[in-house]
Amino acid sequence: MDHHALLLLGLLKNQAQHGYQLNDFIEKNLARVTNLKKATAYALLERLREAGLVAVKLEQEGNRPPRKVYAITENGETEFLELLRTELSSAEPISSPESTALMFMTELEPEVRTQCLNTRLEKLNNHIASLEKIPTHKSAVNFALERQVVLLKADRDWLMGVLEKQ
Amino acid sequence: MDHHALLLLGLLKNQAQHGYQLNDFIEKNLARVTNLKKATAYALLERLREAGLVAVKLEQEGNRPPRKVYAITENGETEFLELLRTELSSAEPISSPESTALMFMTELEPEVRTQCLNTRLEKLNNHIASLEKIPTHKSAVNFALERQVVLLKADRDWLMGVLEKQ
DNA sequence: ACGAAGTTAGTCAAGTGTGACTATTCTGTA
DNA sequence: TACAGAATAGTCACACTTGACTAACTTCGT
Repeated sequence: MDHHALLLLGLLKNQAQHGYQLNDFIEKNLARVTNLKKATAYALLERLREAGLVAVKLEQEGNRPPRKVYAITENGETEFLELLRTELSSAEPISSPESTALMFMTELEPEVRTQCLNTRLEKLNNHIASLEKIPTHKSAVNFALERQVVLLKADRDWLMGVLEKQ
Repeated sequence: MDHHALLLLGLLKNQAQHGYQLNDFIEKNLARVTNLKKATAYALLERLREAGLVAVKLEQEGNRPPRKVYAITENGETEFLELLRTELSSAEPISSPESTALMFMTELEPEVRTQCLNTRLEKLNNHIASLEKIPTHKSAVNFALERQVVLLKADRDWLMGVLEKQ
């Protein structure tokens, strides 16, 4: 949850926004580096409000239904910096979902296994290609994207090694 | 959830076990490649039972309170293989928690940032060292461990690059 | 001028995950 | 032999996440 809070606080630190704007930005620009979903974001914004880290203002524009504009509070800024330092200093073991399957790989018959791994290889390559196509972003989002590419390539290279050795 | 189910089914496929055995094995041997927690495992075992993928038998040993022994069913074996093929073919974007912090790195003052990143670097190195110390396991768990090391090293090398460029 | 499709802005029920807790039995040692 | 601590075997309340849904308004093609 912490990294989700960090993301929302970070985005709000630059500029107060309403929920839709936030979610739209995340979906369109950050989908590759975060997995924060819309419903999760709304729920979390409410929790952040309860905790006094963001303030909500109702805003009416034209005939549209009123919407909630979220702004970071002073406590929110403090918390943001603290979270940022903590998360930036941390090093959690990298992802597990895929590792589980690898542990049982040998239970599949060789041809099936090879086929699965080749599918995986293809997907990895597609991911990498699509990330490298993204124009260099102005902001520090780059760091996250660059790291993604590095990790994906390492994963791919390792996978190719495994495939060769069979 | 799928990869958690895969793990439990995979372990039960080799041998019927009671909850404590499963959790003990996971904690002691697989903590580095999975994040499945005890309470989660028990909850999931119950769901798997409801779904008919595992069967439960009560077993009494000596004076001890009876314990539940879980065994994989035929449906469970089928599901295991299907899950295995699916997960082995998939390639999800790698972990996000850490990426979020990287996106906002530049909001910290340079010295603080450098210090955080150095802390992170140290932790990464410790992780790597502790993984490399593990004696080569007999089973395919190796694949998962090996991949972890590869990814952690890629992460570390990238981080060192970032630190140098500052 | 009007219906379809898209945009805006959410909500909600149901599924998942886990830290903290409980309770019994064994085991070594003083 | 008695008691502290470890091992055994879970349970539970709570928090988090999300797919599916709602509903008002706008725009655009015909």
